[in-house]
Amino acid sequence: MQQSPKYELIANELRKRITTGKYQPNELIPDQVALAEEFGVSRMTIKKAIDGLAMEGLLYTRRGDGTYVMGDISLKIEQNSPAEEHLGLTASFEEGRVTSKIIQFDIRFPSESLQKHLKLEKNEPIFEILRLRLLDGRPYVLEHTYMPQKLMPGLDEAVLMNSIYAYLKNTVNLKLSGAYRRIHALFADELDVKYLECKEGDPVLEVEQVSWLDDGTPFEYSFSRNKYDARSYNVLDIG
Amino acid sequence: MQQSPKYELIANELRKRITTGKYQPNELIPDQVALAEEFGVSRMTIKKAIDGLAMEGLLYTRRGDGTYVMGDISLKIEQNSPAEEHLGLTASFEEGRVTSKIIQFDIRFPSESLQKHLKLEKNEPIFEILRLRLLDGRPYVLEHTYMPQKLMPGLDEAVLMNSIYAYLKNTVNLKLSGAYRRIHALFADELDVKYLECKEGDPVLEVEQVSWLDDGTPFEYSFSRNKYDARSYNVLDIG
DNA sequence: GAGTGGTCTAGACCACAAG
DNA sequence: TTGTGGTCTAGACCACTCA
Repeated sequence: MQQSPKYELIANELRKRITTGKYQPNELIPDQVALAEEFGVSRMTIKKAIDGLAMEGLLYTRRGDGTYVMGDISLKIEQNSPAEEHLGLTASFEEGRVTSKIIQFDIRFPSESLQKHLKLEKNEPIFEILRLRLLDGRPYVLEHTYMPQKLMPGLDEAVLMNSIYAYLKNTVNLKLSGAYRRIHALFADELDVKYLECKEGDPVLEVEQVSWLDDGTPFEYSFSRNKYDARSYNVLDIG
Repeated sequence: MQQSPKYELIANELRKRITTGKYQPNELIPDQVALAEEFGVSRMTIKKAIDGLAMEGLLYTRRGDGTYVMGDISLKIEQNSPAEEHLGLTASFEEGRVTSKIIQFDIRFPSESLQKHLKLEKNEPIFEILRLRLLDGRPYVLEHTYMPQKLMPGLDEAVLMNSIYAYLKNTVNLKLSGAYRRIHALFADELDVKYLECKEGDPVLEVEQVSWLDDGTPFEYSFSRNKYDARSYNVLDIG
């Protein structure tokens, strides 16, 4: 294969046609046979491209009828704040908008709870990191992060100033594959008051997360806490 | 086709083998060629079944290596409260555990905001519903729901006592296809205090949602509010 | 009935992991 | 080098929508 599979290249082209308005919302796009002919591929390859775009919420298909461009979803348009990704904050905003202040950076042995979350023995050290992420210089989210040292022995403060995810991908060459999240509302604690410009008793949105690699190894357990009016967590649920 | 496609039947069988422990966590399952032979189907059909299970987080594949059963994810096991679904509460719990108290059931013209969310003209009436859902008799979630009358002219209080989703599916024969959600933390309001056993100033977890049918028509705009310690919202994010 | 998307096949070649 | 999963094909049949 060239680099990306055909179905992905085709999906990119179709996505462009949708976003540029060549294919209009709630209108039919050409049928799969026609597209297969246009792109010079088999119909199954077109189907796979369309399936991907349907998963993204850009298209929907009706058996016996055709494939339509999804009409705009009001909530999605209103505030397109990105929170689906497990790619970290840095990837969600333009270069330079997100900065980090390291409040704590320690290495220690894991508690029982962390041993369970990260599948570690009690003698395998973890990094404990507390970072305040700032958006355009204003406090945005307070991140408590725990990661096994053995997976990333070279982690240091220079890395923490930027994106941990970029470091994992580019330097350590770890492939991350998934995350499980639990979202709560709770009271601000002392740290939130200190760093997030919260008042005592303010609600806080907390995203608790376990992330793992493509072989199923957990590599991160974290809490991200936001002031109640600073951010929402958005989910698109198809099918 | 019989009823379900082959890949779905095969996925069900594989799921059973995983949950019963016949396939053990972090272990290889038979390769696709072997499975294709066992089930008497082509390899692509096996692949499709495996892809589905990978999306569910039960399997993961490594090119050049094999297909493994996903190891347990700590957060997922700890509290398996169901919140991914847009199928409503009734489907998430056993028969009889969830009951409803109708606090308000009106029909009126939509506000500008609702016109936008539900893609309605100002002269197209909506149902406005306020329901308290109880779990085992205890207040659980307060649901503010807005739905276009034209899509479900026969909606009445008897339906609201049970599941709106079951009514849409079985009686009106509408197929729901997706939802977009925004999750916030905020202060309890007067209604929360009155119905959810909240104190004033307590944090509340709110799920704001727009749902639509398979033709892209929005059919529901809702807020669901939970007391901060009553529930979390869980998300599995693969790939 | 005509035309659409959904499924499925039998085979092929490629990319990749591991010995 | 061997064996795995990922992609892709050319064609077939089916289920469904709509006129």
